[in-house]
Amino acid sequence: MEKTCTVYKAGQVIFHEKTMPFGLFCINTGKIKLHKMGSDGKEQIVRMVKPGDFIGYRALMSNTPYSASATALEECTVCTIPKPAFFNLLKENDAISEGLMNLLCRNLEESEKRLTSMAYKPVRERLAEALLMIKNTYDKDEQEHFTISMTRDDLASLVGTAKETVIRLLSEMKSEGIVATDGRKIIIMNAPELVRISNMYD
Amino acid sequence: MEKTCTVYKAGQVIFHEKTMPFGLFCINTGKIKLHKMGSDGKEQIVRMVKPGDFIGYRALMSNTPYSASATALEECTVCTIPKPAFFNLLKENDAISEGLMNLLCRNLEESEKRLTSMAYKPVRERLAEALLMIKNTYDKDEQEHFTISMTRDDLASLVGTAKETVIRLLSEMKSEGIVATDGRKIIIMNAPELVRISNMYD
DNA sequence: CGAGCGATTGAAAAGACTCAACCACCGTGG
DNA sequence: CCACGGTGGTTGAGTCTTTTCAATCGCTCG
Repeated sequence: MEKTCTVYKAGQVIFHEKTMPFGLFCINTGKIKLHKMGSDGKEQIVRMVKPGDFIGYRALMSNTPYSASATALEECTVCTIPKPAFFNLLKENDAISEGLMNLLCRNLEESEKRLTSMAYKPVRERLAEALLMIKNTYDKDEQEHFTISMTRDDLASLVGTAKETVIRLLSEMKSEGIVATDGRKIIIMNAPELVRISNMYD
Repeated sequence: MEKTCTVYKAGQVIFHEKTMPFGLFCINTGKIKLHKMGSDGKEQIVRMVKPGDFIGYRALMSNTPYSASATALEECTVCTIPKPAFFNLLKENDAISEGLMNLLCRNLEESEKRLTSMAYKPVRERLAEALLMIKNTYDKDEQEHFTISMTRDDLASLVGTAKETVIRLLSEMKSEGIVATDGRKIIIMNAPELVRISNMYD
């Protein structure tokens, strides 16, 4: 099967919103953000991508331009499967097409869930949610000891708020012992409390 | 092919959030809202459904509980395809599974688009967007002359705001000649202006 | 006619945003 | 080796949008 592996450095763009797709990407290592540009120039992170995830399949399957850009948050190795190879795979392998269908379903569910969070939850709850979401981009065995090192700006555009608000709420949470910070790094000290704040059990 | 048609009256529930799916629904006539309950008791309309649309397929395919409820906004006739029949169809008919895949893709794209609107657009723009979204649930030939007759509450939970805010913004738009109202009914007088306000061209 | 529901309006309060200044860190080039 | 510029983080103050609460109105239905 033809495929190529590429290394992207932090900040590099894997694909651009509104361009036509030419292949499917599978993340081997590193984390990536999928983000859209709002009309007012503000960026919104639509989804976080972790090793093992596929990206670019939606545009590919519906043969429409990418609806979001993908940018590496850290050094990433990414596998590219060219469009024709992807469609062959899809045609010949029922398991794969079923898997993709499931992936789509999960993404849709996740997206609709976030939609309701965005609509009604105050920023503090959404921030808690976002921190947990980031936690989930780490492997099970890493999840106890890891530090988040996104910029405050990225965090803000994941939460859907202003950078300053993120900073204020983070320092509030710091004083409550829920998180700790060290420069840009954020360490989650009390995940259960975050769950409680985020009201995720609803 | 086994299928049954049911008539639902306005306000009747077709399926409930968090219950397991037992079939696929296809809307023949009438409009339906897909909505989720937030933890604070506020409702969020996730998607508007019009004749010709399918609903319930996501839960069915991923074999998970419905992530939203479906409620008739007016009298509706809905076709039900039982789960086994649906899977047979899926297995035997590639066109159908491809069609569903496309549907999923469109829904996902739409949902992510709304996510960014929700995150950054002020209420007025989102209201304009919502009115246009509702307009699109009408047939082409109806779109010139139609009236929206959702409750203000429903409209608010589509926009993701409080009922009072919707009312205030509507009367603002009324004074600008963009919409007209007659009791609960809303008539769009100047769709292009709504497009402009909603910044949809971004 | 009274109850109840939805629409409307007003006023006060709260949450978040913007703007602006300032700090801390880091790499570069003189 | 150090001053300089840039990037990203932090803090404060003022403002504005939006929410919330409360009261009123109009209509329909039993």
